[in-house]
Amino acid sequence: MNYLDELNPPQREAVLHKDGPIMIIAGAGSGKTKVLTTRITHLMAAHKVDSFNILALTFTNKAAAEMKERVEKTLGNTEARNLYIGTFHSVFARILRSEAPKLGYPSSFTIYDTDDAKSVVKTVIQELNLDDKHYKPNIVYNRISAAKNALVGPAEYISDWALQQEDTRANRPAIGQVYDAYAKRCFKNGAMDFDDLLFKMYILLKNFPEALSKYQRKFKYILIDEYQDTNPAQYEIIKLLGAMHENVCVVGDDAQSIYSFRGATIENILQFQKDYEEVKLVKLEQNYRSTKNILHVANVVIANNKAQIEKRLFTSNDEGEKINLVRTMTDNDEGKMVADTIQEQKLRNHYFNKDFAILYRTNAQSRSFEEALRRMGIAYRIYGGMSFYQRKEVKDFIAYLRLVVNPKDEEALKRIINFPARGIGKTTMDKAILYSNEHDCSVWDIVAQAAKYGFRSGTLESLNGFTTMIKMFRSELDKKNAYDLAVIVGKSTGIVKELFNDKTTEGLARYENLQELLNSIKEFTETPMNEEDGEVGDKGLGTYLQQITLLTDADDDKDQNPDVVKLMTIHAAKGLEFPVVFVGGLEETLFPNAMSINTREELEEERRLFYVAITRAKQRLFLSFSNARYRFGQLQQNDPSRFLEEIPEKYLDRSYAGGAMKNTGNHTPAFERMNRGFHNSQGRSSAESEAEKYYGAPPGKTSTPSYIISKTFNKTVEHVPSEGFTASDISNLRAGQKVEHQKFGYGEVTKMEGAAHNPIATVKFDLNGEKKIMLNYAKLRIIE
DNA sequence: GATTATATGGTTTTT
DNA sequence: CCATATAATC
Repeated sequence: MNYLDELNPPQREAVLHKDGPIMIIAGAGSGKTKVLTTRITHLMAAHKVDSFNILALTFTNKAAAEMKERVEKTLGNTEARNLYIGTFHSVFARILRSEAPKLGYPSSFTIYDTDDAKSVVKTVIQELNLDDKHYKPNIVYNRISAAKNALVGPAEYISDWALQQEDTRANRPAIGQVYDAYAKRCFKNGAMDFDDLLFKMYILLKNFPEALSKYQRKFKYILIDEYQDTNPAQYEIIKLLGAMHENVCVVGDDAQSIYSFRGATIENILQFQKDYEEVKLVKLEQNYRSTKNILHVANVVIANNKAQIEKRLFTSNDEGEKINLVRTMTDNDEGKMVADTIQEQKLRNHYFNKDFAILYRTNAQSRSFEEALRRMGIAYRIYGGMSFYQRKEVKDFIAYLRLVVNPKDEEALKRIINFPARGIGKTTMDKAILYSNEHDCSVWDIVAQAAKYGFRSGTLESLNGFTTMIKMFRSELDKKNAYDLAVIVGKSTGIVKELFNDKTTEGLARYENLQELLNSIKEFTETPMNEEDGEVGDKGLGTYLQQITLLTDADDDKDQNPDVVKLMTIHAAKGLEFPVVFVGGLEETLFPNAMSINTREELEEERRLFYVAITRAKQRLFLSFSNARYRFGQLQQNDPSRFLEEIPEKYLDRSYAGGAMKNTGNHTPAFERMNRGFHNSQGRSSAESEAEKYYGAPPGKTSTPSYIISKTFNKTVEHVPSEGFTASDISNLRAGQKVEHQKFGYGEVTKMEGAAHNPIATVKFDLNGEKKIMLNYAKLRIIE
């Protein structure tokens, strides 16, 4: 049992506690994954607990796979494959699949992702004749989602006075009705959305005592990771499942609770202690991940939150470097600074690409980083954003597969009934949907018997052609594995061929995406699975579809180049660690986000998010913010994030000038001057930008480089700098001289103005008109 | 019914 | 800026 030797005292205490509820408060980087895996190992090795009787719920499927692997390695056998381990959603989906008939669902039920669900909400709103100005699918869907996560069903929602009041005040009194219609529609479609996987699981356990007792007996030991991010639905399910043995082990960190928008509540941590008689409490406070500097900063920042469980994180790691704080002029400069710094750090400190992560608050921020990295030829991978499975061509193809598995899936049917074009348009579909509502049957039932419902001539022929094809696929469903069937679908529908014939660049990319999809299906078909999976349609399409819908961003980095810089939101970075971390966009309205500064609770969650970002770093941390950035296609000025002010100056290094940027030009590099601090000096001060928000920039005063402004008002004619372009010494520049600008091309100086320390030249460019150029920032080459 | 032009409006964060 | 929704036109 030498695996116990690697643990510190509290960790060992958590592992050795066998029966009864236990809560582990685990600070960032305190080895909670290690504790969880060792605990599972110990239960199996020392206490002879059968692997079939252990349920472990993690935040990503990847984390689940890693845990499985580690247990397997320590035990030296393959017992670990019998563990029930995965995300809440995927584990429950698997259970619901075998229990679906109890709830009136087909075992082949479809899982709707957010897009599908919103689309259903939208149809329902339209069918109820509600004004979509007030009933925005997004808002309504979120409301329904929140209800489900709180275990509030449609009937209860409608009869709840407080909810009614709230909706009425928001001018949306009929949300309850929409919820009801939406739930019925999903049921009719044989589909569950993400929240249903929890909600229906709860219903199953609550309403079917034999099912409850079956799973209570099965799961003698339950372990839950990232407990701070569980919602009430998850809480109640665990309470039910664990009620028989009460061997529930939860691990969490209240300081890292960042999913309240998904219904998660720290209350669950407090409630846990109330719900069980005697809860063993263990705190893991030694951090093994970060340098002292990084950890101190994290501690200082999080101390500004009022609501927290007391703990003090410490580390015996080295002091480490100070935290670099970098200011840039634009989001593009920020991207460039980060890319340059990565290049520099690789050379100077012998890092690999894979040692770097760039974290940000919103997915939209990835663009500037991506462009800069690509320009520098640095390999990278973006997690999240528009994922592979959300691309149109992929979704279309998958819609076929979904329809084959579950013909009642109206969303899938609507998506592909006329793709590729076969002359079945909107009017026909509207009619079919109308009939389906009248006859209370699925849309598929209508189109499959088109003649009976009065469709004629061309339309009838098209419909029959379509349904015959789908029926043919269905007849193969039980005979062929997922891949073989997918190939047939690709061929018979003509989708693959159509994309193959499209020789445009995008067409080619789409074709490749389809090939990649087919490859992934093939891989799925060829990978052996858990022994227990035999019970649910093994290698069929159904299992495949379930799996991909529940894939997390973190999950699918198969066969990719492993040495890449990773870009992701802070949310997606939870649970991960990197030697060097960049956190970008530390600006007011972005981080903390403007949507989340209205209550103390929201602001504290933003701060926890910042805390999570900081604590991802092992050795080096770079924080950056930008004076201005593009948002909605418009340049927006922002003040530095209030969180930056919470970091004591002694931990900060503001002198960092941004990698190779230091050596461009022969005047003081722009970055250096920008980084002298945001309270004074040449950079835009807080007060200055504050004033400009209200009054606008004074005429003649351009405190941002002119090229930013030009982008806002008119498109720049791109100029490729002449060979060997080097910025000239511009201290003696005067009107009449001919110059070359890196971006605007050739032009003539018409006027000089501005103070000595901040000279501004007006240049009339041949192709881009007259611009005011701040010489401190712009690079000009004097021609004559 | 399909293809193309124009308008609109949307950005937190995710299973 | 970008993606999707609606209108206009064939």
